[in-house]
Amino acid sequence: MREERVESVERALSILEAFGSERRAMSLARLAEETGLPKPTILRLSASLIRFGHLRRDGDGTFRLGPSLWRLGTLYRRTFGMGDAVRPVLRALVAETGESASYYVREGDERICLYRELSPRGGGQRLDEGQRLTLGPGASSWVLLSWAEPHARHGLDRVRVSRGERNPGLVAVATPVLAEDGRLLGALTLSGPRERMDETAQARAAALLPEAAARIRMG
Amino acid sequence: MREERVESVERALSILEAFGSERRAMSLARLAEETGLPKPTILRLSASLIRFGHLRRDGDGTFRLGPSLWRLGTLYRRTFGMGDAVRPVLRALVAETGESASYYVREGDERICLYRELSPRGGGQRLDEGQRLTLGPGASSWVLLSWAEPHARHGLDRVRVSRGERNPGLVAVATPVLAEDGRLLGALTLSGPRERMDETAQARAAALLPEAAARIRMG
DNA sequence: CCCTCCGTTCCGCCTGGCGGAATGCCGGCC
DNA sequence: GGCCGGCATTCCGCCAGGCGGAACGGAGGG
Repeated sequence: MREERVESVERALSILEAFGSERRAMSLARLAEETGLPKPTILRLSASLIRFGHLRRDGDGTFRLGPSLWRLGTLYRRTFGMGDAVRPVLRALVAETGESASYYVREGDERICLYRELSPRGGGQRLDEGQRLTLGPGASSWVLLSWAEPHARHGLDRVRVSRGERNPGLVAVATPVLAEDGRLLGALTLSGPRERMDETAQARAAALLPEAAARIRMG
Repeated sequence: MREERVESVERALSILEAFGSERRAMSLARLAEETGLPKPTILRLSASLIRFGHLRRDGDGTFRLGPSLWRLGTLYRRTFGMGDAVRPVLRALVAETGESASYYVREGDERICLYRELSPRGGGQRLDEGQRLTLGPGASSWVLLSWAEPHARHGLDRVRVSRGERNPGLVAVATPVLAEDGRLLGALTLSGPRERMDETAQARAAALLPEAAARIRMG
């Protein structure tokens, strides 16, 4: 059984992968450099990506990611079925604690930030919606790993605190968001700088998060 | 000069296009039906899409859109360089008027909602971030069309009101968001049901929007 | 127990996709 | 003003990548 894949498709997708926060627009030559693909190949592949809106090309030849990615990306987020439930809850958490609030889901061995509301005070982690992080150290990683199995939760704390586990200057507090049937939907997290997230603030967050998670819950 | 494209890539992208609000998960047979592609072809193409995270496949064989779309989609949104400027302004508008606030950008002959904050009162248009709409009737379409050219703005009203132009039951009020150099960045919009958006509410929105747009403005 | 539909694999076929070379253009430098 | 370097684009011969019909096995429903 040979491994089925389509090389041309993967080449096209590798063009999209070349873009990043520091590489939002690229020339043909730059793309060739980043992907290792010959320019004629990039021109052909990108013509199809452009036609489907996954890339755009400016008048001067510069390539950028296209609007179909945003449309499909938000459609992906909607597959989680959270509707409009999450953002108001995140906002209320920010209002009550003054720290940033996020909602993460697990994807394989990563976690993805689907929603984030920033603290007006700043000073938090430079993280935005769309970013993916490893399931390594951190409160929300712990939640997404530990609460994954409905039948293996005996004795688990409902709230997890991490003090500089992943990012030395930050404290994060997280709790699971569960469906009516007990399935884990995601992790609700509050985070802020250590100086602000003292033990009192941590206790406050730990008190607020479970009921906030319950407000997000849906069948 | 024959038109350069890569058919395999377009076939793969047509698989992604098959998904929609009403089609968030599909079986192989269903995908074959939707795309017209033979199942062996879909299996090969989807193997590559899955490998790059654009699709996922559940244990029971069901296909869903994958996390790379969310990551690339939010990266696309970040290419507009709005940073964290928009959402707090939308939220303040919602708080002050009780109606939903949105930020649109233009893409070719469409407009795209990049940010949206919903009114807690509900009753507005069923529209979410990610949705694209034609540049047809409507206040924000008018703004995105009329304010496009920096050198053709003499005498333009800074605020546009549309009463049921696009959606009979809704009123929308929009204003342009301009960069320091006068380039049009997007359209800032408030909208709500006609019953709530009477002339007083419209005048209130018309007063608030330009200064809100100025707060979003960046160099 | 049988039938239908689904998912998967196989394999011969052929054209889709490739990339090096050539060309034209543009901007920068002398 | 001319030259040079680098970029983008086009061409075209080559070949292997991609295709899809057929067959098979499994599962679920009647």
